[in-house]
Amino acid sequence: MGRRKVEIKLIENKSSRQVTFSKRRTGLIEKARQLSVLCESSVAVLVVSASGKLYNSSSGDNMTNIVDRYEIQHAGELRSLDLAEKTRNYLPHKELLESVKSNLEEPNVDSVSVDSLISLEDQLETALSATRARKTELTMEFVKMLQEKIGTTNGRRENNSPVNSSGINPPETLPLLK
Amino acid sequence: MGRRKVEIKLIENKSSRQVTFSKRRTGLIEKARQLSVLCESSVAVLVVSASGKLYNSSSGDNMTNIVDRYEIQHAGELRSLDLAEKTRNYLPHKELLESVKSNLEEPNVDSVSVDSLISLEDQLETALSATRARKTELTMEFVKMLQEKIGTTNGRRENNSPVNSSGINPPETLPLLK
DNA sequence: AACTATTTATAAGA
DNA sequence: TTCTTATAAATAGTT
Repeated sequence: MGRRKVEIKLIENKSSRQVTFSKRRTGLIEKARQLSVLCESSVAVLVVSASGKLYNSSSGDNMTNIVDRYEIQHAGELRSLDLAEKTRNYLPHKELLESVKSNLEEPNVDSVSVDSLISLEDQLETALSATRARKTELTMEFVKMLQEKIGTTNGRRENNSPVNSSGINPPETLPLLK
Repeated sequence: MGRRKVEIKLIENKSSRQVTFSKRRTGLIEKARQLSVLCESSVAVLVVSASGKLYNSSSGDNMTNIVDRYEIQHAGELRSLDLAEKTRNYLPHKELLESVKSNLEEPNVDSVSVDSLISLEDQLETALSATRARKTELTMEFVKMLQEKIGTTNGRRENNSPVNSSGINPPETLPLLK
């Protein structure tokens, strides 16, 4: 819808690509807003540019609620990578570490402290990974159980997922923290 | 862009609202796809209908990665409610429990097992809540630390967030699970 | 950042 | 619901 018809394929010219990105991103978000208002719905749009910059908008409800709605519906799906690992992918992490280290090869800092920092980071990553995995596991159990209840309510339960107490054993490993 | 100009406000007629919802939702997702291809970007669209049904699409990357990108950028923000609580809000949960219970006041089931099931659910909810909070906490620490490193690299660190080992104490409570 | 010639999306109708 | 078509809206190329 312009002077020429354009094929839907990567725009080679960098500056016109940038212009189109800006125009269409704005248009997309406006369309999302309209859909939300016209049809009483909640719409979230997330755009990540090639350079990694994030643009987002939500209409009808806040982003967190809409994203949570997605996560609830997909709670049973395994996540391929954990958050820590992804953070590492988005930031130029390896180079960052090297840069920090060389930057700190300066008068007032000892590199031992940097090493300990990196070591702490590794610990945090491991912990985060384990915690996330545990969360996914618990969420899966939780959703599965709700699904079983729904099945029971409708009178069409699968006969291989018992509802009585002998069938579901409360995991002894539940971290019932305060 | 139709036979008439339409104001952007709730469409009162229910059936034409449904038709518009379907058409514009399709159009929005197609626009998202085009933006992704034309400008080498990743675009996610999440639509939640008034009745709670979720429609989603992602182009250029998978939904999980795009959503994670958002969560990484907003890792420092507190989440108002935990996932378990939200699941409860989306499903008609209280009524569901009652329904399950009365449905099971039948010959072959004892209601004691249902009570234990509900009790287990409460345990799971508590565990999930605690685990999620722990995850958020760890993520916040992790991101904060990365941000401090970036600040250091650029030579414009805040002077109230020390980088050396005396400033950051490895939390003794880190759950370094396998 | 504005302007318009065109294409594209879609509201109403069949 | 799916297809058609008149018209509104978005936007590609231009200034």
